[in-house]
Amino acid sequence: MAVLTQNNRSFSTMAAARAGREHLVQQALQLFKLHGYHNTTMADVGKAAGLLKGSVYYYFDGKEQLAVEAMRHVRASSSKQIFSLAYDESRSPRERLANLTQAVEDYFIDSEGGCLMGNLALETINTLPQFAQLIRAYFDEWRQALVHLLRSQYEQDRAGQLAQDAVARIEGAIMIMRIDGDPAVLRRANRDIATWLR
Amino acid sequence: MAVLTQNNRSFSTMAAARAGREHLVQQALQLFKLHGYHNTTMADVGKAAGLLKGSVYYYFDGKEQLAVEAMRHVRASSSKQIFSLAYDESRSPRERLANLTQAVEDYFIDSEGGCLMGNLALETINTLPQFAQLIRAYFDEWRQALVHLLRSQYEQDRAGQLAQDAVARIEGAIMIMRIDGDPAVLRRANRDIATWLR
Amino acid sequence: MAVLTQNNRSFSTMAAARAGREHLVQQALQLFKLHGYHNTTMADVGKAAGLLKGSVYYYFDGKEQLAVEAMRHVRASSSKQIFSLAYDESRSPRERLANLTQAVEDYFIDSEGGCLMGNLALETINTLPQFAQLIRAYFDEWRQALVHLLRSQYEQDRAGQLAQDAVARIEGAIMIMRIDGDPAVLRRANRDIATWLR
Amino acid sequence: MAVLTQNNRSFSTMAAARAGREHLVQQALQLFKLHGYHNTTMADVGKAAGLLKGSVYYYFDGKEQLAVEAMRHVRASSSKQIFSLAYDESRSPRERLANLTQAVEDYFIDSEGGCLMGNLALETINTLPQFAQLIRAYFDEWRQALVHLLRSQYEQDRAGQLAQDAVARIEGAIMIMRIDGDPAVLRRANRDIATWLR
DNA sequence: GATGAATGAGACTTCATTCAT
DNA sequence: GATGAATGAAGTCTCATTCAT
Repeated sequence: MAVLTQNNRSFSTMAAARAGREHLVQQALQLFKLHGYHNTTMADVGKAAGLLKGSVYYYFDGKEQLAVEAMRHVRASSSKQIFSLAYDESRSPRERLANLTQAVEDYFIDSEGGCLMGNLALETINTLPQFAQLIRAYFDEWRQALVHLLRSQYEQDRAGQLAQDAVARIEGAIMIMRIDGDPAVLRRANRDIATWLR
Repeated sequence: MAVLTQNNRSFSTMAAARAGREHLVQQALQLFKLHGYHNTTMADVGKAAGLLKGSVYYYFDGKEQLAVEAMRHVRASSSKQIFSLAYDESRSPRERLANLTQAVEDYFIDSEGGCLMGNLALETINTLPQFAQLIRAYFDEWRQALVHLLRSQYEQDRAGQLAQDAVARIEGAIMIMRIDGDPAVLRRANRDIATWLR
Repeated sequence: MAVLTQNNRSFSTMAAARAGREHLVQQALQLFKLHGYHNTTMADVGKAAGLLKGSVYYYFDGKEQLAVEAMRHVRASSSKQIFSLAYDESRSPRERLANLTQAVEDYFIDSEGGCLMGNLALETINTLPQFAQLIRAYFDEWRQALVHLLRSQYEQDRAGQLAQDAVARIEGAIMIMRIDGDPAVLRRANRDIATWLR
Repeated sequence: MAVLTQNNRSFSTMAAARAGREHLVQQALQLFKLHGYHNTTMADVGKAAGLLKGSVYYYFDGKEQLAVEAMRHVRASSSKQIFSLAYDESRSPRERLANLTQAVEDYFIDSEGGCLMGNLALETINTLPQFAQLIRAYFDEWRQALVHLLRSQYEQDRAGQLAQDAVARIEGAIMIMRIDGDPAVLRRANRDIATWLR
């Protein structure tokens, strides 16, 4: 009945497995974001996904891999939902920048725990260099999306600086927002950035 | 030889004791900043100070207290070296702002590990609420120093917003600086902020 | 082969699990009784059960819980093997009292380490009040069993006093027996008590 | 001025030292009785005597010696205040027994923590055999005092049994008194024993 | 006499990981 | 797929003890 693949697992099984895996990644993502990498246990992740600690190892080699996949997940969804808006050639750069900043705002204002990438960056950059490249790639992609837009009005170097500044401002705003519990800083940052294109 | 004080401890002993405690706080500060709170062990702190792990407990009740004292240390030294510059009434607000941003830049550019307060904020704000008030107090003091200056030119509300934005920009810049290893973002942020007073 | 239950655990697995837990409780009981609460380590308990110290925490939240379960075990087995004899309505109160005292004697004479409840009482009553209620409940149940019998011949108050005295005598006798290594005191105490009903 | 002894310490110094030592023994006695041997720290003892932990080692070789001296102190004061009453040849045995039981009652009813010897017996008899002989000697002396009185009316063996039973009853009563917080059991035990001589 | 400082063993506990079932 | 069981390393913390001053 079920079509078997070369791995001797049926499609439906694979789908379930993929769902289980994906679910775990999402729970891990939330937990790492909220409680940090070192303060999140495999048991926490399993429990959040309705599994026991040992079961997590069916899907993942270990905690590091789980974090890596959580970061990949964040990057993929950010690419798709946010950064891609920079390349929507049907709209003006200014419009696209407005959309992008709005998307950033929506994404982070409701994100309990702030920005996974920023959090993990500060927590692990000196001790888990394996994570650094993923973190850098994420911020690079974000920056490049902004550069792509800012180039319509600024020369390359300046566009690069502004993009970098924009990312920094937003990450800083997210930090302050978490500390103060007030999203106004983040809103102002995005509003400002949106004005950088006339 | 040793001059005895009313506490029956010689100056040299007191100095040594204070030095031992103070030394530990400084080592802990560095380690928490570089490796994070959960990824720094009491043994690490002891070793960095030339002691065994058990000896750290002679000076501190536990790891939390050590972190609290590290945060207090950061606050005290920032107050004295940085925030106080905002209240040097012998200079113009603009000059003072320039001094303050320069001090911030000097302080953080050479600070391996970035900003202890920011790092601990992101790592612990959802799990160690005891730390939150110290973190908030630190950023408040920073903000107030900036407000004090910006009030010379802006109305209260706007000054408050700008101060908040300045802090956020700098913290964000520190994060990006750590990730990219390039202090330019932090320099630009400070330069920008310095222009907010004419 | 293994019959699965609704909990998706085979009988043999369940039995093993229960056995593991139960085994630990019994080892802990012996060790607490012999060496005291504070002088028994989790490593001791684990080793006695053929496990490593960390494994004990798979079954129990901590040392206190282990002690609580050991006390519950003692209470349950005493209820079943000893105190219940007081309520065997097929025999005369006098016969039942004889049976009960005999059971007490058998139980404690071969019990290396004496009476867990009495030992823990003296060791922890001023420092671990969590244990006190379990200890009191144990002695209450014992006393009530005796009251139930003594009421056949004594009025309520006197029965209560005698029951209390009986328990005290036996606990005192167990103490002296441990110190002197001679079970005669305990035998005499039980013999005396058995004569309280004609 | 101060007369020096061969130890190069003046009499007044020796007196102070002896006072310091004695004070420590008394504090240790209280703490061991209340909290048990393993649950009393050298720091606790020092603090109770107004000293720091390290200073206790000026007077004692270690914790065991402190316990030994506490036990010796209990024995000495019991000998003098209680057991000696059995040998007051100016009174009848019956009177002496009454006095002795009354002294026992007074001694233990106000003694927070019960009986040091009984407590230490149950806590350490299987793990610190060094203590056992002191504990046995204490109970032996008590028993012998009783035997001395009971011999006026009972033959040697019976007197020995009764003495043993009396000690056991009182120790059991002290235990129950601590658990229940009601001194009535101890009072009844002593009253009963006092009737053993006509 | 007394203290501050340090030690090191060992306690309780957590946790990532493994593995048979 | 998932679990229960077990591990062992490591982490926080305690404490008896030592010793220079």
